[in-house]
Amino acid sequence: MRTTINEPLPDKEECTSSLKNALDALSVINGRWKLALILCLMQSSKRFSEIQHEMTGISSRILAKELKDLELNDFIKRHVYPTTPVTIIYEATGYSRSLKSLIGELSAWGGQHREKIKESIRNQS
Amino acid sequence: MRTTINEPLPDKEECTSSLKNALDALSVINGRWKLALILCLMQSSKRFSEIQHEMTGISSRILAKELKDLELNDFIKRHVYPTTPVTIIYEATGYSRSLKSLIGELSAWGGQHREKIKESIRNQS
DNA sequence: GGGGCTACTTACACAAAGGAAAGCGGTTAC
DNA sequence: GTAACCGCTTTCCTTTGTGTAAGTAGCCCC
Repeated sequence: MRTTINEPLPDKEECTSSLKNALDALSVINGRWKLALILCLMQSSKRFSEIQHEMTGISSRILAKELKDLELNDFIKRHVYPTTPVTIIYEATGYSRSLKSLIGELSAWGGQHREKIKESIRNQS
Repeated sequence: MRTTINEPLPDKEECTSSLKNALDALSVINGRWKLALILCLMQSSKRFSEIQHEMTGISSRILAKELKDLELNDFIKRHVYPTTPVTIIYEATGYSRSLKSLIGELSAWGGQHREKIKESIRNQS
């Protein structure tokens, strides 16, 4: 129930700092659109209206905000070309590829979890 | 800007299903307390009031809700011992250990990201 | 000069997440 | 009997995230 007060827990400090990092990571990729946007732009660079068209359901307000957010975190870069009218292209940076293994883990775990939950619902009924 | 319509994107379908799984995983571990609770109970099984004491800041309403959630997802088990008064112990299940590598990835990425952002703020100023 | 396009911004609204405080049913301690 | 503890639940409120609709600045076309 409780380890004694004096015996430090196995790796409590390491654990809380690792928790802090994990929560930071979550806060960066969290939200309905962020991962989708990153993946979308990793497939190819696109303009605002093209992204809006591909991500059916996102409003321009949210898209603008999310793009700003992603740019701040260095996942994407905003290029302005002085054509008339001006062309603005959003491009995934190399840094967005640093998410690859994280997304891989998330996806692998998420996939097996869905299976597990489906299984346990079947067994329950 | 846009790949031609007929040439299918590198792995678009795989990508959207992987996105779906990743979002599922996020929805399960998402929230201010879930990961902390899992890690807390992985260190040792505990009673409601002990958890509440260890996680300073969580309200009983939220704690009860989160514990229910985690139990539904099979991360923890609720044991009732018929002592007087009844003792209730929450214990991390083996399944919660399946999160280990995911938490590891999150934490590793989060740690390096914080460094990177700090760096880029320094360079900017 | 009216309408349309692009890349947004602004104002408003709503729903979900989370927190504060009180209560509750059962028990033990005094 | 009354006070306290445990494991919650209930009520109310604030904050955060997201959505809808409209507007705007700059340019083009006719």
